[in-house]
Amino acid sequence: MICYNIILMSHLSTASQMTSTAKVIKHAKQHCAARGSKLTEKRSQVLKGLLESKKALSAYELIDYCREKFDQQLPAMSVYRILEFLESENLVHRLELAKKYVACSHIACDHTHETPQFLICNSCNTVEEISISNSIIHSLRSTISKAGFHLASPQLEFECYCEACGA
Amino acid sequence: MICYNIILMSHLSTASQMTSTAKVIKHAKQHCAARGSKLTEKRSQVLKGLLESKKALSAYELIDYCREKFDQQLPAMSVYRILEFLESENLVHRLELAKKYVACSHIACDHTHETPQFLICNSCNTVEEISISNSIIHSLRSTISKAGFHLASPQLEFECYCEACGA
DNA sequence: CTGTTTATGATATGTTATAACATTATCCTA
DNA sequence: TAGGATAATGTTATAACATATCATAAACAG
Ligand SMILES: [Zn+2]
Ligand SMILES: [Zn+2]
Ligand SMILES: [Zn+2]
Ligand SMILES: [Zn+2]
Repeated sequence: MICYNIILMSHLSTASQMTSTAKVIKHAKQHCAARGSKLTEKRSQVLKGLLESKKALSAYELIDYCREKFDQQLPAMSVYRILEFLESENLVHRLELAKKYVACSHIACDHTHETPQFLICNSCNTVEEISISNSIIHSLRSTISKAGFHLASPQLEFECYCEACGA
Repeated sequence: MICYNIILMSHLSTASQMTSTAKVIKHAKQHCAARGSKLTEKRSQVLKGLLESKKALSAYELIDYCREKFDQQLPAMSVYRILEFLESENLVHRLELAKKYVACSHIACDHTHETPQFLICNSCNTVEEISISNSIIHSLRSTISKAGFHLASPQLEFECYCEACGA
């Protein structure tokens, strides 16, 4: 699900035995540093939770994850702030529909981030980050604009069922 | 916003001085009766709240409405049940994105209900019920199915801004 | 080392929603 | 019309997600 372009090409790295999560975290740290912000320990714990989960997680599920995995008792408030930070760094997306959070699939790529669209399984919260063709998006925009509205964000979310969960 | 086809044609009715809300309620009552259910007083109070609001309302906003308008103290539980009933009668739609409820725009028409799509203003919760062309929907479905997912419901919701609220 | 900024903590409360069980209203039939 | 079934509503508790506010700690620049 994650686009590993960069990671796979980075085997010259000194830490070739790192897990892919660790590599992404390292990449994200550099990304933040380049933007003048910091991926602190707690921020990277939350990000790890999202990276290692195949489904979207709520803030409270991330609290559980950090408690179980790192013996770290994070208050809800902190997790929300951390998620807000990660989103502002384009490392994480918030899913309005599911009220949950996912790591960006392109977190490790250099290519600029396309406007994301998400398919969210209603039953298991598995999320696929897809890219809808410009022509569909364009027709959609035009229909919407005829009604006197415009999209709040290019991010679209669709309530779906995944293959495993069926109908 | 409401499709008044039937209502406008019904001026032969004995109650020609009724407000349009009252006419819709009357129509809805007949609709329920025809389906063997009943639009009770409380159910129609909740429906009135949605009919008279230009924007989507939460269950708790409807509680306030009924208290202020009808001096009726409805418990949250009842309002949720009533909304569920109204939805099952196709009189009301639940907006997953906004976590709010709207009266169906076609509540007073006889033509069968098309699968609805909604434009929801992020800022003021104004809602427009639109109908997206089959060709767009079809391309969308095919994109989604290529990713191994399928839409949970034909109802789509888009986070927008309305004309008044701008960007 | 001191003041400022940034990150995090603590507590309270708001908002949406459901579970479980109790009570009341309505309606049918004997 | 009594009695029983079904439908509608009430009550209470609690879950899940989220924000407001004020306090403290860590990082860092001068
Ligand atoms: Zn992304
Ligand atoms: Zn699924
Ligand atoms: Zn409708
Ligand atoms: Zn608006």
